[in-house]
Amino acid sequence: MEVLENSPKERFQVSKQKMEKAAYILKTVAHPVRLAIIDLLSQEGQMGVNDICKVLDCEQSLVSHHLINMKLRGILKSQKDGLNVYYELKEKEIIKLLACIENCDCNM
Amino acid sequence: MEVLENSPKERFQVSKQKMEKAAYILKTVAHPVRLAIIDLLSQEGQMGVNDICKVLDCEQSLVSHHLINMKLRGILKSQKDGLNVYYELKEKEIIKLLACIENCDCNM
DNA sequence: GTGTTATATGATAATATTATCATATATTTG
DNA sequence: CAAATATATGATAATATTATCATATAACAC
Repeated sequence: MEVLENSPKERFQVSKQKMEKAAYILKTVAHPVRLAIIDLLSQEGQMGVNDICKVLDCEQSLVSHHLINMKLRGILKSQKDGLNVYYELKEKEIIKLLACIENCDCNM
Repeated sequence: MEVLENSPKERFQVSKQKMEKAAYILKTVAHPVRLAIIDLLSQEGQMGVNDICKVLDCEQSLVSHHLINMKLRGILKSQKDGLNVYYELKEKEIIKLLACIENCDCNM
């Protein structure tokens, strides 16, 4: 009972799911602090939470929430070393978004 | 009184502004219906509101809100012809986001 | 004009995201 | 063990986004 070609409805569902996944990823990163974190990690490779806080001039707790959420959603990964937790990009593709958006010329 | 090199603080501000702009654009499109609209328009070029509603199986009013918002934020443009309003991508770069995200392999 | 269709608008409700704060946990140092 | 440091957690408040509904507007057909 193999289906070789999808019906319009099936195709629609596939596309719908694809859009939901894409939106999910985009929502995860669509925040200035999160983008700054991504940008930072793409340059530095790995950073401890406190260093990120200092560079971004942003509260520890808030940064931690952002980091954990992005990790949960598969954008970051982390590694513990003593007192410190080092975060880095898990999904390196994501930095292309930033490059991609630089070329956009929307109203703000 | 020209400043040839920016101070760290200035650079920080510049990057902050850049991240805010990028987040603004990403937020504008980070929604399954909006992505579907963008995807559709990238294929069809131009479409009337009702046709978009039908294809996406989505309420007229909701679609209209999304379209107007995306237009306001510089992603779409529109053109009126009689009763119909045809929308199309203003910012074609934006479709690269979708391609970019297809390669990401995050948890969902 | 009346009726019909396409789109927009605006209020409100429902929901999700983000920030803040106080505190918990875990690790290291002495 | 007590103190200090780094990070996480969880509750809550503040804010933003999204959906829904009822209705307005505008253009066309008759």
